[in-house]
Amino acid sequence: MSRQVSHPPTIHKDIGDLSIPAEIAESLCSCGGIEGLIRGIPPDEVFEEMQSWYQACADPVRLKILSLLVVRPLCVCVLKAVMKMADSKLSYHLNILKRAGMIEGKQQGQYIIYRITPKAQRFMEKELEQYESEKIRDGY
Amino acid sequence: MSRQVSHPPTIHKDIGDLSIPAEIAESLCSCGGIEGLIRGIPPDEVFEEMQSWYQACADPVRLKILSLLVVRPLCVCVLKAVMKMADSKLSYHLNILKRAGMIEGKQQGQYIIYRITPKAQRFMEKELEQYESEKIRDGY
DNA sequence: AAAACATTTCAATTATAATTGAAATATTTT
DNA sequence: AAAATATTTCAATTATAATTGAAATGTTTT
Repeated sequence: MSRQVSHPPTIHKDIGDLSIPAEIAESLCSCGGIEGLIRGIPPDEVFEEMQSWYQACADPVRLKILSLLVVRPLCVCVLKAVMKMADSKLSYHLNILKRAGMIEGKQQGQYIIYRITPKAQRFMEKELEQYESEKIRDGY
Repeated sequence: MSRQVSHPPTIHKDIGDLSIPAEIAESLCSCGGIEGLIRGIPPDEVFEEMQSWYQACADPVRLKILSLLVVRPLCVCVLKAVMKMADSKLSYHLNILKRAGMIEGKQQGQYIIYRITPKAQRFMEKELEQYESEKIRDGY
């Protein structure tokens, strides 16, 4: 598409059987090479655990439910009235939040009242706050 | 399964055409009913925006990449060596992080060096810190 | 105990995301 | 300019998640 501009050749180093740009080589050596990088990050289980949390957050319906429950516990019937969706759909999303440890439901007579867990409460407050501050910064 | 225990009947109130438990009715009235709840939460676009961020985080491969880039920029070839996966797979995940605004790549000669964006940096530091503190609390 | 209500579960479908290997692009080296 | 290297793109497949409507469950009211 655009005219080709030839870059100055990148100086690179060989570490083991790996050739890398000099810029990276420096910081890589100072941390123990590839092995050092691997040692420096959490074990895979941590990422698995994190992903299941974010997975649960990765849906606008569920985020909306959480933001409602941040303020006060609510029964399914009220959530349904706010969310305007089929029972089974709502129930599906509630179940995902529950399995992720973000909400808990307790039966109260014929109703079930859901409340957000302390961990999810902390998380949502932090996150919503950030989105609020972005809103202000961007002038909405 | 377990023996049925009959609950005391739940006192409930009718608000509009909605019947809800007394416990909820109180807090619901004080905030302006269903309409008040709806008014109290951010507009849908906020949840859409949040979901795309968490969606990008909702994968262990991508979280691992981010946690590597939190410490220092890296070229694809080093990431490949650490992640031990096919080029095309790695590239796919890098692209998702890029589209979500979590990383940026700049070509440096024949290499491409990826760095985490300031917003993602802040996010990951906060999140990893929390997982660290959980690790300590749980005694691992 | 039958009817009504709140909620969940299930099975079928539809939609979205991830993986794979091959081909394409860009850059550098020879 | 041909060969080599780094990385991306593409098309096909596979896997996972979301939606839907009907049926089931548990609770309360009549």
